Amino acid sequence: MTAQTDKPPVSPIVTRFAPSPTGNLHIGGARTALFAWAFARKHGGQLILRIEDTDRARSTPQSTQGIIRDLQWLGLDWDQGPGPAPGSCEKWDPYDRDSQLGPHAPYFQSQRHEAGIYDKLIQKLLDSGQAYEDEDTVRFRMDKDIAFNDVVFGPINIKAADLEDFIIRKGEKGGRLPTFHFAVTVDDATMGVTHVIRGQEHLANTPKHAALCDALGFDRPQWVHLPSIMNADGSKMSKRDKAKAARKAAKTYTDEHGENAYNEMLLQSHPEPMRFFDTGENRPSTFTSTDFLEGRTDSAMYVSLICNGLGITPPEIEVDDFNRSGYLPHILLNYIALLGWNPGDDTERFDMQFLIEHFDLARIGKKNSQFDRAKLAKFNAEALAEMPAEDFYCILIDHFANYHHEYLDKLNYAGFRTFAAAYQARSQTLDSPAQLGRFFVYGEFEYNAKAVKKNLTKNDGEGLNVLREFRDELASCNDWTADTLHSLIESFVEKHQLKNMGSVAQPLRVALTGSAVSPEIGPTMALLGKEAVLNRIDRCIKTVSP
RNA sequence: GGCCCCUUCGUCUAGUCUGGUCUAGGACACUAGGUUUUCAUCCUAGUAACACGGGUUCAAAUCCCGUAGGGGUCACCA
Repeated sequence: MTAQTDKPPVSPIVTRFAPSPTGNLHIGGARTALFAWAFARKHGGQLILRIEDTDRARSTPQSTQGIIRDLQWLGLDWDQGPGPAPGSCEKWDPYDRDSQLGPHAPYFQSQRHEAGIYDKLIQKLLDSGQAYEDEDTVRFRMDKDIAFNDVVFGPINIKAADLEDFIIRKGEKGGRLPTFHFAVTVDDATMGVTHVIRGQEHLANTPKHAALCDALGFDRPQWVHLPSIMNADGSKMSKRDKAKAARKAAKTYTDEHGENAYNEMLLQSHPEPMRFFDTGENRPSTFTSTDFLEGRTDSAMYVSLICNGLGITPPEIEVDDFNRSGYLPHILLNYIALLGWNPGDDTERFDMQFLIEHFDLARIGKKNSQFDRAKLAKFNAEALAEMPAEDFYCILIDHFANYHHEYLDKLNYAGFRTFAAAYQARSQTLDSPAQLGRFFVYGEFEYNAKAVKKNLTKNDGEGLNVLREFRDELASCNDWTADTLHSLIESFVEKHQLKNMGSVAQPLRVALTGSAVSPEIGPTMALLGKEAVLNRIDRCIKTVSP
């Protein structure tokens, strides 16, 4: 083989992720970032993070911070751009030029505009007659047919008749900033981006970008448009889904308890963490709770207050929602990588190293995909169950410190270890134990009628009798550990010739938890403690006895 | 509505470019059975798809045309 027959040297791959900071990082954005990241990493290229804040009214610094935080949580790193944020980012300012890394800084379009990057090129277009002034804006002439190739969707041809001149520089009310179309084209070209990987909503804009590239004398990049991620009902996943869910719950609550109770509930609700509603809304809200109820606003603040006050979880839409719900970042990534891409064999569970090795743009599909929470949950549950117990304990305690502090307060540290062990195999998310194990922390539960009937009152109170007798055994137990308690039940079963462990365990469960479901009965009693167990049995017998 | 794009089990998908190996494979969900003190886990089995209609061909999930359905876009938002 001679040097001539070798492939010509390919220029290094440069991809970019270019969010506009108008809210938290959306799950679709996360997949776009993941694919851009994986492609760059696979080819030893560069990933640029560029912030497209040409919309002065909607862009917020909090959103930029939130997006960076979410990317970091996911473990996606970039080679050029703002940040990454240091461990404690309270005083860190991503807009600070010194904190931006890379040869093409700044990476904020607002700052690039201030540097005159866009105006210079707009003037060029004006001078050559390819653009013209229209009122106080500048428009680009679209008078040619455009053909381009999309890596995913293939060749696309658009006739000049279907294209219109479009604004490349906004007027006074837009601060005379470049529009997205102009800024994105200029930046991708000047930053040396070889592959523009983005959502398919941009496919229809691409003729504009191609024409602009041609007019400015830039090489056109490879365009890679990704199909959309939809809800289970086929609608597009959006932030509004959270507001919808909250509104539905709030309406039900108001119908049952009245509007005063609704407002009272909001007053009592303390959203946690604060960042839940801290992003994307930099204007003080003038909307009332009634406005939210009646659909005049989708304010994230009300979503947060309602969900917290009513104890419901809105559907996870943004990356931070998945974090909050207790999904593992690499599992989320694994799952969304499968939406529109696959390695070509039956492998579904993989780590990021595998993704990097196998990622291939040619294997990206064209079809929109529906987000299947059940499958994600299964992936997550499996990953949680497979973790070493100590690791699970550590991340669980971390999660609970953030979101369910009361569990740490009521269970002591040793107790929390037992708690974690009891729920490791039963948890779909890190939040699951908080729902499943509420009874450990809150004793004033109601008894499930079906469970009571089946396990206590049936057959003339057979279960209740067992409970009464076994209470005495427990009262005289001096070694209150899971193992001892387990043996105690075993010998009790044998002594009284009962059918099986369940004859004792089930009545106990109902007395201790109000339901027929709990972790193993030994650890459950051990964690509850002798006093609470005896008290709960007494309360149960008193409440349930005919 | 114009333009562009898409269409395999309920869902994510393999297979389509290079027609035969596809009586269409896997995963999640679902159903049944087993294990278990409950739940969960785990094990075993099962149900289930080429949108429709025409072509081309010895042969079509795979190629062509049409129809239907879905998505995107038509902003001084990105």
